[in-house]
Amino acid sequence: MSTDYFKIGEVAETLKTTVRAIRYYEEEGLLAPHRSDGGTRLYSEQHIDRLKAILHLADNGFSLEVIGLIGNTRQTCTTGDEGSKKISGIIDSAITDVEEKIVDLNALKVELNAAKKLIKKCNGCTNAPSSQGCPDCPVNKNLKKIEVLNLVWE
Amino acid sequence: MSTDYFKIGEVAETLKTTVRAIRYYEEEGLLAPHRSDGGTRLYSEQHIDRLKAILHLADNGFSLEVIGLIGNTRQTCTTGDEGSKKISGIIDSAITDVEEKIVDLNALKVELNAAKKLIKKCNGCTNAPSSQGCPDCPVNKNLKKIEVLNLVWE
DNA sequence: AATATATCTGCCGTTAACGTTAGATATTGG
DNA sequence: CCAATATCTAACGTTAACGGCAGATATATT
Repeated sequence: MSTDYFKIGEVAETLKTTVRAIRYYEEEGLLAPHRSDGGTRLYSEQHIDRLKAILHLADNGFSLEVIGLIGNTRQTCTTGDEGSKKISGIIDSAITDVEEKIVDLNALKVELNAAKKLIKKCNGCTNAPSSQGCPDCPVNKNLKKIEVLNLVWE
Repeated sequence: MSTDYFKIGEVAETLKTTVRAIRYYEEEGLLAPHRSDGGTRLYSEQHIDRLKAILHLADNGFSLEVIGLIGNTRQTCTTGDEGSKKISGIIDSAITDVEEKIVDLNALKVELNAAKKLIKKCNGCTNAPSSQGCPDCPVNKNLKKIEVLNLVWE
């Protein structure tokens, strides 16, 4: 149990974020470091772990508002029982959220790979890039099947 | 092959987006519908399919700038060959991007589920929600193991 | 033809998540 | 103790992705 504290600059560097971002999370009530007598922010290991979790969630598309909900609900409750029930609900919806994103991204991945394969077949084709320039183009034949082709192609 | 056209209001409704958003995508060069003599935007099935793809990507965290790259690179090329090579690279990086997101989200899901299980054990606990209020708390014992607990807990 | 809707083009407003700058204080190395 | 950095607060600036409104047309309905 070290009583070592870190200043905001070090923290930002090791977590690959910026000083401003960390201060902003504090402004938004997500993080409350200690302060030196002079007012300099001092972060313990636990603060840093909390910040890691914040960054992890933010990187995955969670808004700071939702992260605040996840992070601050328990403190606002009186008993552990009440707190754990509320927080369970919030975590459940976060899990649902993540699962939906995963499903969607997997579908997208499949699509992109399919698009890639088809486009590969066009390497060597010297026709102009237009539906009419290449009537037998394998891409053109799959526009209805692979949604993203409608974007990639014309 | 229907020559049916749809107006922006219908399109917005069926694709569950807004008129303003669709117009914005056009402003950004992602979509170019036909126009009536009076200037009203007219969308074919193909336009709608393209818009679907745009929305799908945007929903999954792609910026309109990147979507524009994916959607407009091929047109700027002279031969199909050149175009397909360029677009292949762009799609590859999109796939990489998606895969990274999936990995990260899966890790997050595992974490959230672990957190959920531990917190469940606290149902029935009547201690105040603090590390010191419940020294034998299973959550407190796993703070180092499950990152997100540092956020959820205090 | 008259009316009711829908769409059009600007153009300014908004929100989240910071970036940037300024001027004042704190902390640190010599 | 003094100079060089780092941090502080406060405030305004920025970017993406639209929202909203006004005043003018277009389209659809009766």
